[in-house]
Amino acid sequence: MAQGGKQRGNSEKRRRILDGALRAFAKKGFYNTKVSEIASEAGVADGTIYLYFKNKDDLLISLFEDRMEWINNRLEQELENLEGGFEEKLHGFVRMHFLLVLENRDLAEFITVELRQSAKFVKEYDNPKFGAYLKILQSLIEEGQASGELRDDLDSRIMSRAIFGALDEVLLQMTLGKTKPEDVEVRTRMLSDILLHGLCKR
Amino acid sequence: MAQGGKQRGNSEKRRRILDGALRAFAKKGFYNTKVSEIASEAGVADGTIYLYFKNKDDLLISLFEDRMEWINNRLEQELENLEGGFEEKLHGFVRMHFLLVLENRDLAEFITVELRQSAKFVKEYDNPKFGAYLKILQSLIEEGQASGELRDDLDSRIMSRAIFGALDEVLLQMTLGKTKPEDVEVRTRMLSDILLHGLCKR
Amino acid sequence: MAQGGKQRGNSEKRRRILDGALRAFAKKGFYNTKVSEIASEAGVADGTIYLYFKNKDDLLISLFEDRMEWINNRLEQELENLEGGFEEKLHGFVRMHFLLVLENRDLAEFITVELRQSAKFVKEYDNPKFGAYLKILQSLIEEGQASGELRDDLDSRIMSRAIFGALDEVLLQMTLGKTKPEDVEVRTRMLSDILLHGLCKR
Amino acid sequence: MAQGGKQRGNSEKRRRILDGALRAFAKKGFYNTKVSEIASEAGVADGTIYLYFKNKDDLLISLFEDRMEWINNRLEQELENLEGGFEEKLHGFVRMHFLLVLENRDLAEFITVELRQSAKFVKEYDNPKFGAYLKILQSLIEEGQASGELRDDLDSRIMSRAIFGALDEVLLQMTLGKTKPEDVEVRTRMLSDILLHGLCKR
DNA sequence: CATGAATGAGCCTTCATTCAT
DNA sequence: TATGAATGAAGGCTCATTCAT
Repeated sequence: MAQGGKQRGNSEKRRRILDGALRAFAKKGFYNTKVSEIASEAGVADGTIYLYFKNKDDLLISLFEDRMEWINNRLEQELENLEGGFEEKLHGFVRMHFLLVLENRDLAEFITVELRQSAKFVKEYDNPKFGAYLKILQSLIEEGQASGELRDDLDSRIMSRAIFGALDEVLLQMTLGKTKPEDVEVRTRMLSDILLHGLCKR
Repeated sequence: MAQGGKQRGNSEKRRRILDGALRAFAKKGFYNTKVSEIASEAGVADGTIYLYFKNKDDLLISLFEDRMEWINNRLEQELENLEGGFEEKLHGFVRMHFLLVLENRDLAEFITVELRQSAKFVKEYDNPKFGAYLKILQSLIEEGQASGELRDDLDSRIMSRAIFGALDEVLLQMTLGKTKPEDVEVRTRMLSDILLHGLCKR
Repeated sequence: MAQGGKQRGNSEKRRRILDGALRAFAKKGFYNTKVSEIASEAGVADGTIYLYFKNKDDLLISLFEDRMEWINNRLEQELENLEGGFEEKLHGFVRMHFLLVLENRDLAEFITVELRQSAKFVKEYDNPKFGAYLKILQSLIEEGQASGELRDDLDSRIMSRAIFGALDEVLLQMTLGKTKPEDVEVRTRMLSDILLHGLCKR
Repeated sequence: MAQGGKQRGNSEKRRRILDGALRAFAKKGFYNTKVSEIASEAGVADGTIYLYFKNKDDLLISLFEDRMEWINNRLEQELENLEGGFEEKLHGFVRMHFLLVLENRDLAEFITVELRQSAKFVKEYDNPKFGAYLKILQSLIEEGQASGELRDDLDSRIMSRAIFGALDEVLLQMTLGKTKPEDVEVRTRMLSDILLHGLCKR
């Protein structure tokens, strides 16, 4: 599932369709995007889409899987390269989240806007790849707790969602406005800072 | 705007329609809900909806306005009654947010799921009532900064969004699962705690 | 029939509705005119129309009857007052047709545009008042034939229609463009002239 | 314009739709004909119509263009083959008008009934092909005037409309009743006769 | 594999008509 | 009589999906 029709691991055309869909969904949202628009964006015929995806829903889900997997991979890889303790790791995580997603503005729009909507109303899809994202964050927190850097009176499952929510909402704001590169740094610092030390003066 | 058709004093039917729409949207999402379903949910004829709202989009927007206004009013009112400094106020804010929205499960679904989608794709609607919500949060932060309780190296506009994002995401999780009353308290404490003092041990 | 609901020979309101309908139909045509537009044009409530007319079709038909009867009466009355032979009478007829209808521009639009459409598709209505109009013309021709002024190798039924057709089409042209009073005289002379003596030089 | 959607070389389906529309409009009139009826009359799916025409209005206009162009072509072609002076030409014109249109009874209904209605209320359409028809008639008259056969105190623009009006109205009568072939000849003779020489005895 | 014309189910919206006041 | 809010049947149009080429 989430890989309808034939699937040939990855053809050039399948990729073109996913890319086209991302552009189209980012511009007008899932429900306002016609399959024919995706097709023309991808430079293929309408019918071709159905050779690679079972239907429009499946295309959406596949796109999620694809992009979330890419994000997760990049995130984990960066995280491994990160020296230092929890503070550095969280800071790096926030920064990567922003950079990765903003690297492709359409991806930002897509993630911030479609994730929730779709998660709930597209079939019974439970979005495993987003689950994996949360797991990464959760593991990070649990590591911090294990190493004694973090308070252990916090439920890592809830915390990971809260952090994602904060990141995502700030990202949405950045997406809608026009974010300059330095803004990313400012927001990264600000967010990782309050996540680590809170709003209060110490 | 956000008030199509006539409206008369007979606001009773208008209310029934808004209530029906909330139930329907919560159940299936805006785009999967038929106008006729809203009508039957509201106990009116299809055509009646168009006496009170210009079209389906207008109904969605009106519903936002209506509910956000209700939330904002309740929130401000509670905030005034709150004794104590910033810590107490933020705690109260988080608690109220959760309670108000969970008081009506449909409202929770609606807010967490439709807010973003709609904000971007329904006409040029810029969602002033959500803006007002953020203003309340922002003012709260600025008060804290003025009173010296809060760090003033933080941009209140960004912080308010981060906080909303965190609340909203955790709320989504609560909505999807089955939250017991005590869970609300746990999460309230947890969230206001890390927002105030961060994840790190002090 | 053609006088639905109650009918009280003629109430002030019935008249207002017919007048409003004429204005509305002239402006947008029967099928593009909403009953509510007629009502507001007439200054009555929507429902009031149904106290005087069975339905929208009946209103159209009644309007025809009313206006054609008015035209017929005026026409016959003028014709009686006309001195001279057939030539004068036909000339007078043409002139009256133009003047009467152009006296009220809306009436002109209504007659030229709705007459045919409606005659055929509104119920089985066979438009007796238009039949009466043709009868007047036909009688005129037959008188001329009887008095020996007119050729009697012509079928008066067909001729009456041909004459009406010519008048009506020229009227349509006048209606669409902006006709000055002197244009009416010019066209009257031209039309009665060729009807009497033909296009050829003698 | 007047050519919505795509159109491809597959003009066969486009033709089927136009034919179906003609039948349907003739039977019930434009406003009483459902798009789905046209589709079934044409033997295509409802949606197919929108591949060839922008909407129902565009279909009507396109049908006009198509049929009037056909009439105009046939008319001009016949006119060229006609020997003799103005009398013969006008006679031929009248005859052709009747024959062409009656050749297809539906076309007769369509032309006589929908032409005016539509001309005025369907968008801003100014019906160029009907203008071309009038031009043919007008040129015919002007030729007659140039050759000295016709009186030159007549405005050819007005005359062409009057003639069309007469023809059209008589045609309407023929359409509604049952015309036998010999009737066409009788009416042709009668009409061209009075147009040429008038109603009066000479 | 690829195409894109064709399909037809489905939905939003309109508006003639009704009826409680 | 008069009103106008309410009704709900009806229809134009869209668009995801199919399938013959």
